[in-house]
Amino acid sequence: MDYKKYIAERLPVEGMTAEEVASLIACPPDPSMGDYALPCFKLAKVLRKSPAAIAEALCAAFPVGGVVSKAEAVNGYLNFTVDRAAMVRDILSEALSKGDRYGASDAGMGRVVCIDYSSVNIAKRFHIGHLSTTVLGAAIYRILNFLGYKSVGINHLGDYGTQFGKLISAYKRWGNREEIEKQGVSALNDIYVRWHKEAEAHPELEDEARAYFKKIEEKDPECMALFDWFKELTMKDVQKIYDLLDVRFDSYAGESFYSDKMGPVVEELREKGLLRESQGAQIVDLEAYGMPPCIILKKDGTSLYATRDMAAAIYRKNTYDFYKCLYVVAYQQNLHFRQVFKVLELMGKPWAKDLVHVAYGMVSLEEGAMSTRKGNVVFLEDVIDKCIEKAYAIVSEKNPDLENKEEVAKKVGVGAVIFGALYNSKIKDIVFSYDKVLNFEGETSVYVQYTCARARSVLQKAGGAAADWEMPAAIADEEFELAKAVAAFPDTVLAAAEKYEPCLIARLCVDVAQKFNKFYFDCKILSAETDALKNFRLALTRATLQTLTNALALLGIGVPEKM
RNA sequence: GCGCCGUUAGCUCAGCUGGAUAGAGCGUUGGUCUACGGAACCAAAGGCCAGGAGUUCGAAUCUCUUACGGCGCGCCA
Repeated sequence: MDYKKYIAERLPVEGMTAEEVASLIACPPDPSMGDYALPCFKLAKVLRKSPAAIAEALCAAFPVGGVVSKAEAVNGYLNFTVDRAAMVRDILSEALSKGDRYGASDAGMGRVVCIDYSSVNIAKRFHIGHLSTTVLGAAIYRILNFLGYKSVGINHLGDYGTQFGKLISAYKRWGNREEIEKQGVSALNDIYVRWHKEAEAHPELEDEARAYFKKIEEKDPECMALFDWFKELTMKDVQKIYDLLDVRFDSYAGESFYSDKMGPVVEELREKGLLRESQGAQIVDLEAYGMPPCIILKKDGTSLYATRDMAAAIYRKNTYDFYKCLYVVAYQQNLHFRQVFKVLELMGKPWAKDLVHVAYGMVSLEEGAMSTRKGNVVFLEDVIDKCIEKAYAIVSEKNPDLENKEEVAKKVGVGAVIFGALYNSKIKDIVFSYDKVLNFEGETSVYVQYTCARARSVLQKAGGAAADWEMPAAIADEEFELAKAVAAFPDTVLAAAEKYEPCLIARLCVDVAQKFNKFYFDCKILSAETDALKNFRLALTRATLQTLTNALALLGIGVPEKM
C-alpha cells in the first residue's frame, strides 16, 4: 500500500490536491523521529501561517489509528509513525506472493525498446574497454523486459572501414591460415599491430590497404571470403565472453549491413535541402544549434559513421517501430550523437526525440589510455579467468566438500566482474586495476551472494519455511529496517529503468544484504522464542532471498545455493 | 578558443524531484566470538561537500563564476 498517499488523503490542505501533498512527504533522517514526514515550510507560503503552526494544526486534525500509529509536530515538520506490523505484513505478502516477479510490472505494455550495445569490433579481441557497454546494455535489456517492455538487443558490429583493408594487406603479407585458425583473433591482432609498425616506415602500405578496402566495397569474392572468415573468427571468440556474461542479442546488423542503405538517406537530405557542399564534402550545417557541421559524404563521395548511424536509426524505426532507441556508447561520442539526432530531427522524423545516448565513462589503465595498436590492453577473458580462479581457491578453502566448486567459482568470479562494472554511476571514469576487481570484500557481489547462501542455509535447516505465518506483536528495529529495504526494490527497478542506471539496483543489493546481516546477527531465527516468531522471521528471510535473487538476476549475476 | 562531463573522509564511491545532526566500503585502531555459515557483526578516528557569489525559510543538491581533471570540436569509428 502507498503510505504517502494514505497520509496525504487524510491531510486537508487548502488549495492543494492529495497528490501534491503526497509528493512533499519524505522520510526523516532518523527512524526514531518517525517513518514519514511532511515538511510544512512550503505550505507556509500558501497558507500564510508559520510552518510550526501548520504542523500543529494538521497534526490535531489527523485521524491517528489504522496504519498510522502516531503523528507528531516537530519544528515545522509533521512526523508520522506507521503501524510496523501492518506495514511489514504488506511488504512480506507482496514479495512472497509475487516471487520471481517481485519488482516486475507490465507498465511497458509491450512497447519496443531497441538497445544498441557492445558493438563488437571485428578482428579485435574483447578487452575491458568493451565491458561497460556490454554489461550496462545487457542489464538495461533485462530491466526493461522485467517492466513489460520488449527489448531488442542490437550488436552494431564494427565490420566496416579501412582497417579491414589494412587487415587483408597484413594477412596477404604475413598471415598463416592454420596459425590464425588455431589462435583466432589474437593472431589477427598480432598481424594488425605489425602492419601499423611497418606502415610507419613504408607509407605505400596505406595505399595497398585502401585498395583492398575498395575491393571489399566492390564485393570482390576473394576479399569478401577473407573478410567473412575474420568475422567468423571474431564472433566465435567473443561468443565465449557473451556466454560467460549471459549476454544475448536479437540482431547483429552492423555497419556493413547498412553499406547499401545510405543512398536513400543522402537523397532525402538533398531533397529536403539540408545538404550543402563545403570544402568538397557534403555536410549538414548545424551552426544554428551550436554544433559543428555534420559531414555526410567525404570529398571522394564515400560515407561516414554519421551517415551509417542515420541509416541504422531509420532502418530500426521501420523494422521495429521502437518506442525508444538507446545507444549505450561512451561519452566520447556525445557530439556525434547530438549531431545525428539533430539531423534526423531536421529531416522531419518525429521519432528523433526517442533516440537516447546512454553515455558512460571511459576505462583506462594505471599506466594510461589503452591502445590495441600499441598492445597495452587488458583482455576481458584474462580478467574473468583470474576472478574465477581466485573464487575457486577461496571456495576450496572455505568449503572443501562442495561438489560443484567449478560452477560456484564461475558464478562468484563472473559476478564480481559484472558487479564491479555496474556498481558506480555509469558516467564515472574507471581506472582498471586487478586489485580492485579481485577484491571480494565489502560492497561486492560476493558479499551479496554470501548473504543469499546464508539465508538459504537457514531456510533449508528449517525444513522449508511454513507457508503460513503471522505478524508478531512487536517488530524489532532490525526486522523493520530489513523489510523496508526489501520494499524499496520495485521503485528502485523503476528508477533504474528511467535513468538507465543499473547501479541503483546493485546498490540496493548491498543495502538489503547489510540489513539482512544485521538482522541475522541480532535476531535468532531458528531458535526464536516462539514458533510464531520463528515463522515470521523465516518469511522475512525468504523475502530477502527472493529480492536479492531477482535483483542480481537483472544484473546478470547468478546466485549459488552454497558457496 | 568553444562545447559536454566530472570534483563529497587517506583511497573508491552513495546521497531520491533542495529539507531536520553529510553516509557506505576499503584502509587504520579497538572490540564481538562455542557461529541459525566469521566470505559476518559492532565501535572509534577521519569532511570548510574544489574556491567564490547568488536564489531560498533552508543548498552537497538549483543559477552564475573561477580553478583543476577527463573527453570532444569536417572528411577515423
